Amino acid sequence: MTVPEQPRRADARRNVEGIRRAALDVFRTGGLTTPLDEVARAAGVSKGTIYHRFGSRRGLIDAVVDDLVAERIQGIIAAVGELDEPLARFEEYLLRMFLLQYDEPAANDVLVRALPDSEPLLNLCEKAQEFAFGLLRAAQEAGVIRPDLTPDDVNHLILERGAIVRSCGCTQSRADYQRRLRFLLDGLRSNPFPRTS
Amino acid sequence: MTVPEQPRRADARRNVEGIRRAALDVFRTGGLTTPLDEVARAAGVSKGTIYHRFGSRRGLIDAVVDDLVAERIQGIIAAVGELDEPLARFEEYLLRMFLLQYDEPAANDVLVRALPDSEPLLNLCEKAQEFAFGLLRAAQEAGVIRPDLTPDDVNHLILERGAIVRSCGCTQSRADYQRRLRFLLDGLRSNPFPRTS
DNA sequence: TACGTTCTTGACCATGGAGTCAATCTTTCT
DNA sequence: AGAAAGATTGACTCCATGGTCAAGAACGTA
Repeated sequence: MTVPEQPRRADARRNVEGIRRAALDVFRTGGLTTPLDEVARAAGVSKGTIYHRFGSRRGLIDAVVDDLVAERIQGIIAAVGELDEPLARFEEYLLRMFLLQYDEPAANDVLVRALPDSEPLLNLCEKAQEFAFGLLRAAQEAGVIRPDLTPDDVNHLILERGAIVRSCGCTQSRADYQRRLRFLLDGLRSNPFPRTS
Repeated sequence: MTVPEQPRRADARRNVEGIRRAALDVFRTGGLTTPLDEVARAAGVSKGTIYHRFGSRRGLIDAVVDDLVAERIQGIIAAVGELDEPLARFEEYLLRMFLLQYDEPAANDVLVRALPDSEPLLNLCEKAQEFAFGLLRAAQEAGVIRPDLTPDDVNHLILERGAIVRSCGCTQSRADYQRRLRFLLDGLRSNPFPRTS
């Protein structure tokens, strides 16, 4: 009952849609931990209705997370798939992930798992994770990424970035944020490999 | 009256000392934002007494921050002062700062300024900051640190580290944490400069 | 020892957010 | 239209934290 299937009455169906839309909007700008009262206000509905329709915060998240994040992450995977060079593939993946974290607090919350675990969420994360591990191995086999970087380290990089964006996100411009990402990425390359800058 | 000078009665003096000691202990392990109730419990007094004696959380922080952090930071500055090479000086400073942030949540809170500003605190931060800027310039003039790294970037590195430690500190061992710092520091070096690893 | 002064206490207020539910309103079916 | 099932409401509870204050306890001095 987390995702309500066809409520019987017209007003209920209307509200479910309105709440979904409002949640999309509010979560998009404020992250998935935004107070539900705000979602309720944005939807023109009382908080109780949300709990009635979606059961809990997590139910609501499950109902919108796909629209919110899935296609962004799949977009990243697709974009990286276009590239050929192992180094470019690995770096592009991380760069785009980091930028996604900056751009969408909600996506960040998903990646950081700072919320009640839900199935579609976990699937998404694991899929992205496996993809990243593949990129890492390829880049290391090509000798362009330092061999002492582990898959676990890559996960940590994402988590750390999440923490950073949460607390220092608003204090730096996107341009500065992106420029600083270069420092980080350069530190992951193999020793003698030349840099972009 | 933030730092009570000689309360008149013996029990008051005793309590001030007890509270200071308890705060030192509690803040040390939990950071400067730990609920004052905990400090009160540790000191065996009631919360009201703390407010009475120190006026506010900030008053209490002012009264202990020196013992808590000052000598650690001064120790870092001193240790770095022993070194000769510009690269080693700059990297040692950052490394020690980052480790201090890991080891002492309270020190981290100070560096991140995640609390009511207080005078001794600000002095300390600015002193360390100026010192760091000097190290950066020297290292850049020697050509060992990338020239596009700005003083502002260095500040950000500290702030970001603070956010990381706050939220992912407990999920990684100190050894892993330190190993990963290497990635970061390597990314700050000048292009053709060889790495340690 | 007794009294005035200084201290301490813990119950109290306020804030802000999660989550619940009985009462009330709305839809829909006949 | 009327009634039953379904839906909404908003006031309520609960929890955690920061901070206050009147009343009573402890000190120390005469």
